[in-house]
Amino acid sequence: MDISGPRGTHDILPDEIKIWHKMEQVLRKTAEIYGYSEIRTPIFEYTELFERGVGGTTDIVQKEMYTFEDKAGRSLTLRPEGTASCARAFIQHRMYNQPQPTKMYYIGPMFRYDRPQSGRYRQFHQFGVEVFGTRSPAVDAEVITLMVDIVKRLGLRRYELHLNTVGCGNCRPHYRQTLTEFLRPLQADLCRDCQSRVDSNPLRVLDCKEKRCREILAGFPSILDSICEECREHFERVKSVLDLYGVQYILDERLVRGLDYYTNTAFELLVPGLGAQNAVGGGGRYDNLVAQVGGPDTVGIGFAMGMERLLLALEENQVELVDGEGVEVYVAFNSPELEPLANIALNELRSADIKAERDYGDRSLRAQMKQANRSQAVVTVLIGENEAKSGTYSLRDMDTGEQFEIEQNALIAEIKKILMK
RNA sequence: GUGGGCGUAGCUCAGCCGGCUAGAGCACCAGAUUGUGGCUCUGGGGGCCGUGGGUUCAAGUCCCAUCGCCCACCCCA
Repeated sequence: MDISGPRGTHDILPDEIKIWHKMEQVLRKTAEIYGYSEIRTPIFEYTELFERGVGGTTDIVQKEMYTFEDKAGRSLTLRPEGTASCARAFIQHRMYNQPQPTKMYYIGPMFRYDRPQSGRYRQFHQFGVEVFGTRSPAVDAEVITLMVDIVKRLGLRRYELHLNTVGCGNCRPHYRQTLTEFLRPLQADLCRDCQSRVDSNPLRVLDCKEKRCREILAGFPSILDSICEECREHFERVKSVLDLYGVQYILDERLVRGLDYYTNTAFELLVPGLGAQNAVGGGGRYDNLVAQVGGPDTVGIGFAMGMERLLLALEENQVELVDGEGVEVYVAFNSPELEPLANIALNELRSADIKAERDYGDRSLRAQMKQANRSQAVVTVLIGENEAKSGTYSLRDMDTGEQFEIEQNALIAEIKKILMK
C-alpha cells in the first residue's frame, strides 16, 4: 500500500495540532495588539494577478506556480504568497476610500511548485501583515518591530534581523548601473550563475552563497552611495525609530529580496541552525504594487513569516510552546452492567466543562486504569458494584494515589476540589 | 530544473562477501495482580523488506527503472 499525500505536502496530525493552535494564537494576538485586523482572501486568484503583482521575471511566476484552467477556460493560480491578494482586495473593495492607513494580517496556506527540502514545502503556511496608504518610516519600523516581537513572544532568543534599502524606482537603476560597472570586469571569475546574473539581475549577485563570489565582491559599491536623498532620508528615519524601539538589526547591504515589487526598506529575519532555508520571515516596502495591479497609486509595506520554519526554529532551540495537557477526569467502570452509571457521570462532567473520557473497549478495570494514566488524567472516577450499591463513586487522585468515596450527587464539587490543586 | 544520500513492524533501526520459518528496542494488546495506573516480569498481535522489472538454483541483500523521503544547489517563508 503506497497511498500518500502529494509531494511536498504534509499532514498536521492531532498530536501536533496544539502547537499550531498556540502559535496561531500568538500571531493573531500580537498583530491585533499592533492594530491589525485579519483578512481572508481566496486561496486561488486569476493568474494575471500574480504575474503582474509578484512580477513576471521572478522565479515564483516563472516556474513555481500551481496554475490551472477552470471549466470556463480561465487561468487560475493557487496563491504563492499573500501580498498580491491583499492588494487586490484593497482595490476591489475601495478600501482606499476609508481613513488610511489600512492595516491587515492574514494566515493560511500558500503553494509553490518547488523541490521540497528542509523548511521548504509545496503547500506551506504563512502569516503576514500588510499596511496600505502611508509612507511613514514609522510604519516600516512598526511592521519590523511586530515581526521581531512575534518571535520573541514565541520564545525564540537566537535570531538576526537583517535590514537594507533597495531604493526606489528612480534611484535603483542608478545603483544597478554602478554595480554592473563594478561587476563587469570581474564577471569571468564569478560562478556560472552569477555570470549570467550580472546581465539579468546584478543585485542578486550580492547574495550569492558561493565563497569565491563573496570574496571577489569584497569591495562592492554600497547602495547607500547611489540612492536618492529621499530614499536615504527614509532609511535613516526607519533606523532611528527602530533604535528608539530598541530593536536590534544588522545592516546587510547584500540583502536583496526576490520579488519585483519591493522598494526602499527590505528586511529578513534569520534563525541560525535552520539549514539552508534559514529565513523565517521577510518583507519590505512595495510602493508601486497597488498601481501595478491596477489600483490607484498607493504605497504599502508588509512581511510574511513561514509557519513551518517558525516551528523548525522553535524545535531547533528547544522552545516548548505547549505542555501536554491530557484529560482531566477518566471514568472507569468494572463491568458492562455499570456502563449506564458511567455514562451518567461522564455526561455530568462534560456538562460542567470538565474534560472527561472513558473506555469503549470493554476492557478490564486494570486496563482502564492504564489508559487513565496514559491520558494524563488528574482524577479517575471508579465505578464498581460496591459504589453502585451504595450510591457513591470512588475518586482516585492519580498524582498521589489517594482514593476515597463520595456521594454521587457531590461528583462535580469533589472533582473541582481536586482539579483546583 | 540539477546533484548526493536513503526507503525493512506504528516509531527508531539491525540484517556481514546473496543462502533455512526476516530480527531488536520502544509502542500496542493480554496476563502475573479474579475491583485499580505509573515499576518489573511473561506471553501475544503486527512486515507483498516502497513499487515494477531483471540477474541467479536462490534476492531484504546485486542491477535497472519508477515513486517517495532527506540534504544541498536554485529560490524563498
